[in-house]
Amino acid sequence: MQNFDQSFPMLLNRALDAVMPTYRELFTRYNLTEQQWRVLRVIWTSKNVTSANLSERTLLSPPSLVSIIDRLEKKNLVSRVRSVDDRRRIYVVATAEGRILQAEVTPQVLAIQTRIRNCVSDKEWLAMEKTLQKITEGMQSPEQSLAAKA
Amino acid sequence: MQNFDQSFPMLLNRALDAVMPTYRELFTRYNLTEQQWRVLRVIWTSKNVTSANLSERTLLSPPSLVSIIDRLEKKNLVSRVRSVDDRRRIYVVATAEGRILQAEVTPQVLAIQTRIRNCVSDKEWLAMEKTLQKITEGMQSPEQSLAAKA
DNA sequence: GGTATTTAATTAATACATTAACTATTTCAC
DNA sequence: GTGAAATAGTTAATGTATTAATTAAATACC
Repeated sequence: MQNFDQSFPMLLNRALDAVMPTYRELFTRYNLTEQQWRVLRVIWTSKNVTSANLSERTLLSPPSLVSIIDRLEKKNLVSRVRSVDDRRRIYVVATAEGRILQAEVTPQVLAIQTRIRNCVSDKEWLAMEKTLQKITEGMQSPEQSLAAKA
Repeated sequence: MQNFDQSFPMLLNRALDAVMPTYRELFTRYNLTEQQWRVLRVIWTSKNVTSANLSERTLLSPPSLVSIIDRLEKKNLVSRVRSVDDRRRIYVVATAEGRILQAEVTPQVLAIQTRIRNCVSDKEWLAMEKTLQKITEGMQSPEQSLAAKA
């Protein structure tokens, strides 16, 4: 298995390179980055979202989130609200201005996702989800490589 | 299909987040980044590699490659050689020092790849490759979304 | 043979990624 | 209650990512 071009990271990165430009084209029209969108769509669809929550759900690291939220705050799309009961915690909440954007962008993002989904059958898609899941779990648990062949 | 968490980019990013730390742990031991490794392994296994070639084969953009190659050059792992017949072109070639690294790191990278591969069956793996390929191609060709269901 | 167009690599500007360290709270154990 | 340890968010330093613009060399065309 000497083939680096077919390695897991390269396979996934190639696939991402194929789809992300389509997303970016959309986001650019609304002066957003992909990461900014990820933050927005989480706070638009959940309540009481802290930075830690955002990190989990957007897959963005806490240090990255700082500057991303900074910029969203400058654009008046979100604002930081310090928690009263635990003053370490900070909630990131949507602004009214952000809500307008949500209504505009969301359907277009969904259209892209549908377009991607329609590249393959439901069966293929679910199999892929399952395979990725297996690998994710297999690599999470330390070292059990040769066992979990399934 | 309202589920952003199961969107294609998020699925792939989650999988990458699961596997990349294992790679990084290795690369860090040799004072390399993942991107630097990608460049190295291409020039170690091919001849007459230009920046443009590297961009294709590493999936790194030309602007990114500039600083990556700069750093590899500083570490004496590669050197730039301007082409004689086309003076715009620049070959990136491996140094002897780099070759030593190659022998050390390559087997360990292969071990990680094997570990990932062993998380799923051959059948699952091939199905995933095929599915990713379909999506990559489907999104490359502009707009033919609803047609290529397979 | 000189100008316009491409091409290969780079620079510039802004945004994010990663790791380690730091600050302000809070919690826990004694 | 108090000091140690944990937690939430941030800062710092270095290394990419992305887009647009630039430079230098090569090719095309008239």
